[in-house]
Amino acid sequence: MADDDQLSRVFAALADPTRRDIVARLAAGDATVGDLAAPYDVSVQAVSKHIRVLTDVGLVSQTRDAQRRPCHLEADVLDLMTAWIERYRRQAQARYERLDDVLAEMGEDGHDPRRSRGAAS
Amino acid sequence: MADDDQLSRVFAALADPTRRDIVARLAAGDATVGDLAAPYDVSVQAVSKHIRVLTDVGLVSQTRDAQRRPCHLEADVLDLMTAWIERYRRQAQARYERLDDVLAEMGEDGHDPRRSRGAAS
DNA sequence: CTCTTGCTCAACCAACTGGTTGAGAAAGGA
DNA sequence: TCCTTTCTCAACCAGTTGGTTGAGCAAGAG
Repeated sequence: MADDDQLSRVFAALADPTRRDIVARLAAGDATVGDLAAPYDVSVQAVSKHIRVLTDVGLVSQTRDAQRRPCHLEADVLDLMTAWIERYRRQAQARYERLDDVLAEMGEDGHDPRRSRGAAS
Repeated sequence: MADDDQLSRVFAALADPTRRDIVARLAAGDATVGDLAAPYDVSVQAVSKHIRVLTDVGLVSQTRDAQRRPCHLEADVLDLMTAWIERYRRQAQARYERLDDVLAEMGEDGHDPRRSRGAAS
């Protein structure tokens, strides 16, 4: 379950508003650490740490340009989250849409569907 | 914006593998705290705390059934995350595809050189 | 070479998190 | 009525996190 750990770390990385903002700005184009740090009211070191977290989870990659470290968004990792979220959202929605059928069946014998059964797909 | 804080808390809530698993299981159907706690190797109180976090961010709602507290997945909140993620993933991908266009056009004929690097603000 | 710029590393600190145990509330069953 | 089940609250503890400052490395500029 290395994937599980990866997912946890990506969710945790994006739980911070500063890091989410960094990702949002990198979606518009690559930027150096200094560029990214400029708008925030914290030290450059703090932003550097944020970028470190983002690179650790694979959301951002860094190259070299003289003293500068341009940051680049690796958008593929975002698909990992979307895949997880959409899977269960769809599953829940499908169950919701089947509610009419369930209610109809409950009408005949009062079957109680409390205990969760095996996963669908 | 208040939405920002909500988003941070939902991401943080799903950064925990146990809570993600709870959400996954609730997608298959409602369950009580005891049902949800059963498979895990932690105390019921710990699971109760996890559920508290999920309800605080609006991912889960709880009703009453005698002593039991059936939990229900509120899948709408998941859309909030998907919206955020997809927005920037698409933006990054669009930029990426535009870069391919530029490179392709540069290879065929020297057309309008669009910016491949958008400086952030 | 020295100076400046751009960034990271290291140590430290306050706040938060996920776990524990113990106590207790709420509601049905004996 | 008292007992049992189900769940939450409170206090506490260890580990993590986001911030700070200070030092230091890498590379172009003078």
